[in-house]
Amino acid sequence: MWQTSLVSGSTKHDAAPKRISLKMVAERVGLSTAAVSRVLNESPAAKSIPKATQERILSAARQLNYQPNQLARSLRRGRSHTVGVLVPEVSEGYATLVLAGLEQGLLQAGYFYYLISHHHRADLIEQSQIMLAERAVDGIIAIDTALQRYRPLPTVTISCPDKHEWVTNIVLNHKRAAELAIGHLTGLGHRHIALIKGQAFSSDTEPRWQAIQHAAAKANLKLNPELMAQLEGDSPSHDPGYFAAQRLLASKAPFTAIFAFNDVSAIGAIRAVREAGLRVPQDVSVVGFDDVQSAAFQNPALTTVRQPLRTMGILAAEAIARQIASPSDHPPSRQVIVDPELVVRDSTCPPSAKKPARA
Amino acid sequence: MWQTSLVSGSTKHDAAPKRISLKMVAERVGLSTAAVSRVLNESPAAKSIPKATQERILSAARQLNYQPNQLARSLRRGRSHTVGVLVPEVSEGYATLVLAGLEQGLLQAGYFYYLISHHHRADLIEQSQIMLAERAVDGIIAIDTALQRYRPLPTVTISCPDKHEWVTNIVLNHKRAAELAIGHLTGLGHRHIALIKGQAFSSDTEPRWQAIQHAAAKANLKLNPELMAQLEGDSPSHDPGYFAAQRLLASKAPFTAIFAFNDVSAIGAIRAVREAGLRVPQDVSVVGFDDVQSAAFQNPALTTVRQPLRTMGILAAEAIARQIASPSDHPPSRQVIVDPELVVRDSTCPPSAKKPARA
DNA sequence: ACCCTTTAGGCAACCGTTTGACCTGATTCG
DNA sequence: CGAATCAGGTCAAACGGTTGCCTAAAGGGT
Repeated sequence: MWQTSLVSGSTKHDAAPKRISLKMVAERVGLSTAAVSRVLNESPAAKSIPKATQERILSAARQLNYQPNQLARSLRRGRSHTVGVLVPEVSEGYATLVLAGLEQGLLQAGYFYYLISHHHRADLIEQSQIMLAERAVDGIIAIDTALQRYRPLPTVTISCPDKHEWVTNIVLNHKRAAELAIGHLTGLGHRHIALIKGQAFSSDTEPRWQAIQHAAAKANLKLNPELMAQLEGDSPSHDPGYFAAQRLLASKAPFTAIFAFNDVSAIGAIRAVREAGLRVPQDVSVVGFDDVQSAAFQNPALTTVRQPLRTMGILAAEAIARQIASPSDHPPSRQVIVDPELVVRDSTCPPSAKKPARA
Repeated sequence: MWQTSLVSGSTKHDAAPKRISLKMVAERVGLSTAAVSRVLNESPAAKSIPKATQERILSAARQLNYQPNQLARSLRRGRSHTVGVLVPEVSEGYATLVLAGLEQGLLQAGYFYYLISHHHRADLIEQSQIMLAERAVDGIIAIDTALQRYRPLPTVTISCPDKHEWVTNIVLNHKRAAELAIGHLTGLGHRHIALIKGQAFSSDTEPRWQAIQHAAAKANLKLNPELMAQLEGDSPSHDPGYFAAQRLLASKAPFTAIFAFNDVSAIGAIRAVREAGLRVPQDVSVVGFDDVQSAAFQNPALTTVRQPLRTMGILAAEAIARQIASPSDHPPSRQVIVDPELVVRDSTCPPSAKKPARA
């Protein structure tokens, strides 16, 4: 395989591996560090330096394999070209796709990022914000995070509905999302819809909930309080959805459909439904939320409300780059609203003629 | 969508948000920065400073909300307490769990990390290594990555089987893994086992493949070259597994089981099998690899060879911290071998009495 | 010949911390 | 009594770049 091609990569660690500094390059060409710096940075002040000299400098830098120390540069320039990314945790599902988009956008904009998971612990969030500030990040991107203190740092949030000044928030059109899901289910004929609500710490929980109530009212559907289960525990796994569905099944109220808070919990719920001897979708339809990577490959393939997660990540990256570039001329507070999309697959169908499922 | 507000004329720079520096604290208490620095760092040289003065300093720092500039500190100390993490991409499955472990371990060791996805592109890998070096990371952790050049930087790799000097490699016991899977399937009575091989760029592909051949020979099982499909394309999604299985089904050779390269491709394969009108596991058993978060929640729940991914991440973090702490006294090259574990769920069963499946 | 502009760079002050070396006055030891 | 030690700090040189200002010489116009 590739072992052949890599043989040349061997290094000798005997030679003192002193890093090459600007000064050494300057000495090599017999000029001042100032001149070298200007040339290497293609600073406008280098205009007056003849091409020949510039060549000498560049080739010396190349020969010595000079790599500028970005710490020093950041210190002097007051820009680190680094942002901090706060995320509840890195786990399958929501965060994965947003991060993929963020990464793409940040790379393009020339930023590195520190990734920090806070598991929704307020103390960790605050700690992280402080440490990021100490490390002189140029900005912060927070995903589903209840930020603790707003330093005068450019900030972009994703799915953090609390408005704050000087923060750009990227948020889903919850109203429309709820209407899509509720509309789909009622359109199929479902009247007994169970709901799995998000954990209290999740920023989307409350707005989503409001939107669902609104959409239900609009669809002339009344929600049965017994048909509501909330995700519990902070595990990012499928368990909370599984247990929530079990609680629903254990309640007395009959239902023919479940609208879950996200795909991960929907998948957990499907397992619980099936273990109760019911079929999905014939006995119970299930609608997820997010459209995570594996949603299409579930069995049955998951009907879900897609959030443009990857796009949201890219938008956030672009927004933070813009904010950093011109800290003053962005409006004090902004919402960027993105639209959901219903993806109908195989986990929903009209309710069966028989009487609704129950435990 | 991106309209900028015109009302932003009131750009108020009034509240000069000047960061507090050591010097300002020093001025506040009428001492030198040296004294303040030593006290705040609890340096041994601060021993000779009376408690009362120390208190004055500490309280001034607290009052001013002093936050040391880590850039400056790193520059001076030559330690950035940052490592670079190279990963093919952040996507559901393998990387997610390793990253979770890494994060936990690194946080504990007091390190921040830059996360970079390289999508297996050699140029991006090299670029990234250079940029990380420029940012003065203390070490590099590479996951399933073909590193391009080995700078004299502490390095830990996960699942990168090329041995290199001065690199600690954390790797699965592939031999045992293959034996577990092959043993399980042959134990159930399968003799016609199809294989889905990993992409060529994936570091685990080759060793895994060797191990499987070895295990097959040991189990007195001969592998049919027609029953081999390789994952194609660099998409981290389920598609490659899906298409690979389709190719298997299209071949003439009958089989009763599939051993997939990883869970994600196994899930894709299951869909293809099912679309071909066959049942899993009754007609075709499927064994995955990794035991990713959602494996247990597939339908059917996936039988798989578990890699202790989270643990591998933690081990890597500990190893890099150790290497950074004492660059000299670790062995030139080390392997840390972790053991797999077979997790039997519902996607495997004895082959049916009928003749083996074919397309 | 004089003045002005361009060319070609150098000087040194930063950025914010850390740290080895030093300094001063008081006390202790021999 | 002189030397050594100690308390309680200070000074300034790093770390590695960047950048505003300066200078000296050469060219160019009148």
